Amino acid sequence: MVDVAALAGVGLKTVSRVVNDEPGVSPELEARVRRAIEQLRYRRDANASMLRRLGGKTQTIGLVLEDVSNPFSSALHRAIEDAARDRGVLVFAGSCDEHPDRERELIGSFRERRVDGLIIVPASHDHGYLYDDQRTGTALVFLDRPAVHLDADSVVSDNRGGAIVATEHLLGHGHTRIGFLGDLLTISTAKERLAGYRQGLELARIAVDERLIRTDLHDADAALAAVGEMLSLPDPPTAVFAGQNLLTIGGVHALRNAGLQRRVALIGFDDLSLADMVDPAISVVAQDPQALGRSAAELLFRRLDGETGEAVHQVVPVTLIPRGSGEIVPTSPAVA
Amino acid sequence: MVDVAALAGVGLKTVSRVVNDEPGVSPELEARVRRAIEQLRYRRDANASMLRRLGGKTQTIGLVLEDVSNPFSSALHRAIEDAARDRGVLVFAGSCDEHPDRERELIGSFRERRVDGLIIVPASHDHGYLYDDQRTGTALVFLDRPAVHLDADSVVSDNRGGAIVATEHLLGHGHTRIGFLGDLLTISTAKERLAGYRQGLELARIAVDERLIRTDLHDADAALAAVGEMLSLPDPPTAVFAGQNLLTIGGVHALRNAGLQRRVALIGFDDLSLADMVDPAISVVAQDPQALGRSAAELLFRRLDGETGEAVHQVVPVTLIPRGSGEIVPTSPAVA
DNA sequence: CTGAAAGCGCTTACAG
DNA sequence: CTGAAAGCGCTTACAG
Repeated sequence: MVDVAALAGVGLKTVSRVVNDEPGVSPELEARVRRAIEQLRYRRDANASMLRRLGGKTQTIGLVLEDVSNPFSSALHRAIEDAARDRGVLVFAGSCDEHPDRERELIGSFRERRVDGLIIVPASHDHGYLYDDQRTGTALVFLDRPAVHLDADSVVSDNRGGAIVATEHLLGHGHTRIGFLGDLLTISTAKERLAGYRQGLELARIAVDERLIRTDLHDADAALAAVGEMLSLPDPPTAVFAGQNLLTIGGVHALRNAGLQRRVALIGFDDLSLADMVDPAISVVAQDPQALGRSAAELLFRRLDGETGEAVHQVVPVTLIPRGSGEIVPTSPAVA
Repeated sequence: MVDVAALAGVGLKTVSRVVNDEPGVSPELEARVRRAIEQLRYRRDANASMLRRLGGKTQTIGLVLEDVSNPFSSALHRAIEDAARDRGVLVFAGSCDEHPDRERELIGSFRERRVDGLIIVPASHDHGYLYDDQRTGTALVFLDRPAVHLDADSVVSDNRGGAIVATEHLLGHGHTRIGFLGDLLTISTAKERLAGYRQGLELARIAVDERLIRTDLHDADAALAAVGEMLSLPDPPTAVFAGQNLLTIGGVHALRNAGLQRRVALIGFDDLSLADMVDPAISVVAQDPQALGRSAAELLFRRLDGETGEAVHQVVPVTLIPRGSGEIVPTSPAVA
């Protein structure tokens, strides 16, 4: 910037004015400065610029995801990017693969770079460590899962409601023995979906059979094995509700292996690409990652704009999409 | 940092030494400084820190993708994130949706934040505007598509080779009328894949029928329509080679709509999740996004470590995965 | 082993 | 409308 000022034969402050589009620079000087900028290919250093501005914002936010490469996370990411772009804000993203340590590391790195806000799909189960950040003005929004031990905004899917709807849908088609496949119960969404499943059965006054509930399954293979075991019970399930993407895939595999994909009903939580091309097409409770991401970004920017009200907790609706697999009716054991 | 120094009763420089793990601080003073840091919850400002360091690195890189939410882009992203994490480097990511303007905007924002390097899946067709960045020390790697009008490292898939393999695979199963679905020809990968298709036919001395080549298709619907039209030709294709993910999906839809999914062969370029559960399972030429991303990051960091050799151009192999749809043999017109 | 002074690239608060 | 001085939070280059 000094070089530009020297070349243009003006003071430092005048260059600063031009670069920041501040008013009060004569057209003649402005032209000289712009010419010098062009000639020297000068680019203002945003980091230095923000250093001196009091309460300066870096115009960056940090995004903590489960895994930037999984379809749900990356859809959230895109929705947040779009909202951020409208504001000229750049986003740092990182994956923590359900490791609490990695969450803290990532946030530590974001903090060193002085991000203005954080949108967090949390892996840890105690967010008290963010209290200082919150107090000192970092905007915080929890996404997909609420904060624990911290009073902060959150945006989550209607996990329990969606699980109730899926369970009732299966019950409505005549199923009473419905297997449940759940992710790690340390993940709040998994817990909520299980609670919804139980609640759906209770509302219909169907006794819960604990042998049909398999939790802490974290990948497709675990789900495949779990369904295999359920199917060899003396009184096997006639339908399966898979509480998550990968578990749905494992469930479909298990049913196909057993040749039962047209006999045993299946509903998955969270949509899958190509779900409509599998035979039978896979019925799902679809989440709305665009809405989740957009809402989280909106809440974050509202906080950055000075909103100081109580923590907001938004719940985004989910939608049952019947495609075939969830509409299979139970076959009598004799026929099966 | 002044506050910490004051509380600990030491000089500024001593705090700086402790924070940066520099040697030569007595254990006693170090303990006092650490206590003060703890008490004041001090966090060093990485942006300010880097400002004074000469040739200071921000330990950030910028990643320009087609779309953070598409599976191919996000797999690249994850591979790059992992490599960056090993070095304590944070990544800014952004989507440009094939808009050259957006590519320049994004890179402009990254430049203002003084990223150390850029990994770019380019949307524009002239990268001369990056010459100054390159000269002033920004490391540059082009990913998935090479740079145009700029001599820079690149990592791309073996697009032409993969297309030849796919075409020869179909020829080997007796097909001579093979439809080609291609993305916008402004995208180099689309051009290469088309070239590979032509080359495969030529090697087998099969005349190319231009009516079987449809390019500039950018989404599933366009591919669906294109296949519909091909099928109503007097001499329709007995196989289809889809040059990209979404086009594969559109192609499958079109064949199913026509009830021909078991009659007309199909191979897609780039793998799809659930491809093995569709009936028939979808044969593909799979790319290796992990290897692409990892290699790009390695090249980038090698440049950042001072490597000044000629621009490197890596080609990552692709793999044909036969799953069923690509192994269908042509039915005689009479039977069809 | 320790710290006071100068400076990174910029903006603020001020005086003209 | 214009610019010289001071300062943002830190590190460098020095002197002790």
